[in-house]
Amino acid sequence: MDTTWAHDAQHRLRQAGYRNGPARVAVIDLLDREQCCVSAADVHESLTNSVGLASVYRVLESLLAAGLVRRVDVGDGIARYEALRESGEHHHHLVCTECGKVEAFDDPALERAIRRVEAKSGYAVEQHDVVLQGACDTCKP
Amino acid sequence: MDTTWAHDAQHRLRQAGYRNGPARVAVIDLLDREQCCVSAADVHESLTNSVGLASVYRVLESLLAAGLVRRVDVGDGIARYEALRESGEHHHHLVCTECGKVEAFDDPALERAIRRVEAKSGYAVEQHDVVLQGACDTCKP
DNA sequence: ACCTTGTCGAGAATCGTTACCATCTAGGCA
DNA sequence: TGCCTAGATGGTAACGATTCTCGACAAGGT
Repeated sequence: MDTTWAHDAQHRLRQAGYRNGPARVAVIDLLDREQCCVSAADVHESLTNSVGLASVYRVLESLLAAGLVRRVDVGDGIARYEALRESGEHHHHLVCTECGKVEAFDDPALERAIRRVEAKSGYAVEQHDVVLQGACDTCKP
Repeated sequence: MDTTWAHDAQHRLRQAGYRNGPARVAVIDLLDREQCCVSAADVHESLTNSVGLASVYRVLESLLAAGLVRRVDVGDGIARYEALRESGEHHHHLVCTECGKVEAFDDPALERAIRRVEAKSGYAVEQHDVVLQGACDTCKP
């Protein structure tokens, strides 16, 4: 349930008609190593001189289309991505309005409440996001 | 609690040292008439030839700083804004991944669950957002 | 090994948003 | 009322994130 995500992602993309070039492998490996969300610029910076920025966006887009990755937008105009692992568990984000730090949290009761809303909504909900914004512990006055 | 928001907003901004020019009044009036979130482009389009795009952004920013308006980001890279009314009630958003439609919903149980998470978080949470994404009733296969 | 077709990366283009600047005006004051 | 000045206005340029373009390249089936 750790390094298997990278293999699984490559496999699923190949089945979807994609090939596995070096850029795709590098981006998938990096995402597998990360535990929380990273921006396209983060990925590009981590892979400097080996993967072009355009390729980073391309790979992220194909992973998104295949449902292997989740796009998280915390309101600062930068899209972040994180691996969507088999286990089904996922977390949400706390954003500090002062220093911009992004932290993860999860809460089973919150998930249950959201699932009830989804059922009532009439939508075929594929994804949900919760973002809490405020001053973090160290930035509080 | 309906058209009073516009008056209240103008009053609060004047107290904060702002003046009431025609652009500010026009944008505030428009936001008061809307019940859900609108983008800066929406506002500018509705006020064509009367308010410049730069002024729309400026007014929205001052309203945001004064806590009179809420910024909503549903993940399509476009910031939307909606009036933050006295009543304190607020809603969240359902986004159709097919047609891009944005709908509002509210759910007291969800609010309670979120408030419990906020209390546990250690953050001084000022705002929270929930976005559900999926195919809407008419876009479902 | 060959050939087709998807992939690669660099730079150009696009889009939403913000900064700049010259002009105009709200609103306090005489 | 008319003057005056700090703030407001709106067109345009600048900016950063993302997407498009395109010629060169290589994966992988044959």
